[in-house]
Amino acid sequence: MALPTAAPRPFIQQQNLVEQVADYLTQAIIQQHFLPGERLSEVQLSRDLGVSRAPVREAARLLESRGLLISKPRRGFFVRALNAVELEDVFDLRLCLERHAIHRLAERYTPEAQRALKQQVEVLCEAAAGNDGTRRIEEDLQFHRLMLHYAGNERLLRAFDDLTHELRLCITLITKTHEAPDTIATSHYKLLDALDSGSPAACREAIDYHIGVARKFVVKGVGETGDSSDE
Amino acid sequence: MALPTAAPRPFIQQQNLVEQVADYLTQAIIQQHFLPGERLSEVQLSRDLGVSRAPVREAARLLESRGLLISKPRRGFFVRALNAVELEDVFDLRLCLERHAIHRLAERYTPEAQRALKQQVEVLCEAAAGNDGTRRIEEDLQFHRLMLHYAGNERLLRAFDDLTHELRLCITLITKTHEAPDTIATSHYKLLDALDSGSPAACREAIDYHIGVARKFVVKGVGETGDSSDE
DNA sequence: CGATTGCCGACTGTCGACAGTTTTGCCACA
DNA sequence: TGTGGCAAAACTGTCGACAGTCGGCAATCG
Repeated sequence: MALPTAAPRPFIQQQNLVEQVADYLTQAIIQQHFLPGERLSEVQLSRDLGVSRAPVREAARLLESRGLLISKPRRGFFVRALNAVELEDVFDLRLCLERHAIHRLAERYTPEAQRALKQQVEVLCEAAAGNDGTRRIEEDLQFHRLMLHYAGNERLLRAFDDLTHELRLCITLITKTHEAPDTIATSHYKLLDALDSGSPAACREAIDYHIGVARKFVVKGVGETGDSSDE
Repeated sequence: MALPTAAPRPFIQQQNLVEQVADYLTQAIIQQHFLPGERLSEVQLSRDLGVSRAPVREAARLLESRGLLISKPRRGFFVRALNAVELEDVFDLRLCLERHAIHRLAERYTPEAQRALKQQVEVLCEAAAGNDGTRRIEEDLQFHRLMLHYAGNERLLRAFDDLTHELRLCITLITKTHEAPDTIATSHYKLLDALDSGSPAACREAIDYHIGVARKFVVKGVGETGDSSDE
């Protein structure tokens, strides 16, 4: 079984303009080069990137389906801005997906899965020790991707990936929540311990706590900035 | 709170070629005018529909994001074919979403929600009495949409809608499973009873049974036809 | 002085065209 | 008869262009 990666791509980067533009836009949005609510001009983007408008439009539609952009007819594309309610919904859905996943995973917990998850926690801890907040988030998400992956439902994993794209919209908020590296480590080891125990109740408790902490931090953050996607 | 509809649209129907093409393609796929695995030619479609290739491409990308089409680079778009495993995954995710939804709904079960759901069951029963299998499925899905809607998490509803698009891929399979109208009625009334009781355990049992029945029928059907999306 | 209306610029929606690639059909050859 | 290769056809990816539409600004009217 092939391990999932955050951005699976072919070995030789073919000249696929749509994907390249989509990657560029995604990175630009995550790094807040385009602010929430900001309008993206197709002509300007195509000028800046040196391509025509067609790939830009298709990439924008792709990002729209991922919830990073919103299109308004005859007005163009806008960077999505999550308000507090939408963010609560995102975390509620994440809880829904991960509860199910950890339950499924506990039913089929293989040594391979155990090994992979443990290794990823170590990678995550290493990342958490450094200063790159974005990398810490990505390694954290990758741990959860692995959980979903070994849960054995590809469709569930896709739903999770769709959700994480929206989570990345407020990645700067998350990176600001400096948790101590050992806190992160213990928080994830609790998940592994619950899986080792094989108890559904323990798994549920662990994942509820885990996501509850993340949710609390982020929702508090968005409440402070007063982010909103209202018209 | 506005009721959700399958296709909420503004009062004045704008001429939006992309959406029109997307609707056409969706219907054509659901009605099996395009068979699973079949290749869709952009030029042929644009000729048939009397539009240029640009709207066709964008509509196809939209349907790809909904899981109805699959694009292969430099090869074009193909109608997605779900194999048995993928279909199992779809129903597993549906179970995940609806368990969560009915749980959330039980926490905030308003008389308005109760009334709307009860009314929809009546509409469904009426549809089940008729001969239009597709309409029966749509009314059934609409009942579940209402559940998700009143559960109060828009993002959860979106995930469900994404999933139902894939469910429609094998709608002909589902329509073939002629359940008796009163079976359908009692099956849905059990959900309402569970919600009335307010017991999480009863809700979970009801939804598990409900989706389990649907899953059994469809997975059995796909096993018989030997549908597959392998190369 | 404030509200309304008409105009202007910019932009999106859509189109036809070209280049490179994949598929198909055919023919030569074993 | 089966197979390999070559050429033509068809198709996708990308591009630039045109028309209709939207938002903003200014001139006009009350």
